[in-house]
Amino acid sequence: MSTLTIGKLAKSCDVNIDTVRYYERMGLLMPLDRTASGYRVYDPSSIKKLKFVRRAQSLGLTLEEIKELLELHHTQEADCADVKQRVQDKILQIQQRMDDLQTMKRGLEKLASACKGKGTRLKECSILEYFYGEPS
Amino acid sequence: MSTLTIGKLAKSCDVNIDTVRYYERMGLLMPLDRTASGYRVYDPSSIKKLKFVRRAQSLGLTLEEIKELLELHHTQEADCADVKQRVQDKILQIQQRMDDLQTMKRGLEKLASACKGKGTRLKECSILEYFYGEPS
DNA sequence: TATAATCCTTGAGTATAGTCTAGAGTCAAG
DNA sequence: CTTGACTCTAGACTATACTCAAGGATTATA
Repeated sequence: MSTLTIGKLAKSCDVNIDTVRYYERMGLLMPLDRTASGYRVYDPSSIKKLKFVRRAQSLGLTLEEIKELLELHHTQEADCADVKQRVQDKILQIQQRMDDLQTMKRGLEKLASACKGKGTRLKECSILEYFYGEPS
Repeated sequence: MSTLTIGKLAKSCDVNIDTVRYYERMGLLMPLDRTASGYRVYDPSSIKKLKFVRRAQSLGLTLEEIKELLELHHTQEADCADVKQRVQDKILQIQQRMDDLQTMKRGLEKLASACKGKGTRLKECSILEYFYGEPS
């Protein structure tokens, strides 16, 4: 199986090389191994993981939360029920975020439909009126 | 119409008073006025705005992005078409976030359904396998 | 009318998430 | 076998988003 240097990994995910080292310090992305001279060695699954980290960050998750997500896995049957519980908690959190985004999107859609284009005269309004209901 | 001091505003939104002043410095939440002695005066709509800021932050938006959202409004008909365009751009961004969250949620749901509870023996797996497809 | 609570400003300190630099070692191509 | 690209560590620096402290003024309450 092929391996990667830190530079190749960073480049393939369009991430700063120091950021990869930083994630390692934070416990998110450990290299598979080190060469005799101390170079980090990664396997291709690190690309998947690194991309996951970036994607999750863009969704507003902190590195701490992402670390928790990545640690949700089972290595033995003993903690399977426990993993399931934590996964379900995460699902609820994510659903909550989606609901909030949906509310915000609806507010924006109402704002957009109030924009009739050039020539329309509207009283001052903003997303807030549409987000929270009655215009103030 | 009733007004609020900064302390009341902060408390009603469960936000640190210094955070409210910080948002003002960042141009997000300006007081309606100042008293003769320099105290900030807010009207009740500031509560709405401040809560919106916190909610948007929890969705991963930066203060800069939130500021842009709050500035999406029309005061004159002249820029109505322009506002509409920017609102529609924001809607697309939000939809993208929702789609990513949906993908993540589905990954977690598959992970949860692989957890049969105590007594199940599974090979090592994590959200990554479910998030990106084929288990590695 | 004390005195406690609240407000003001300025400026420093903290946490998170990087990003960059310096100085030195390692690896790959010509 | 050198030269350039790459890697290492340690530590300093940056941006964002707060949070706190100091020192002083103002306002509300017992």
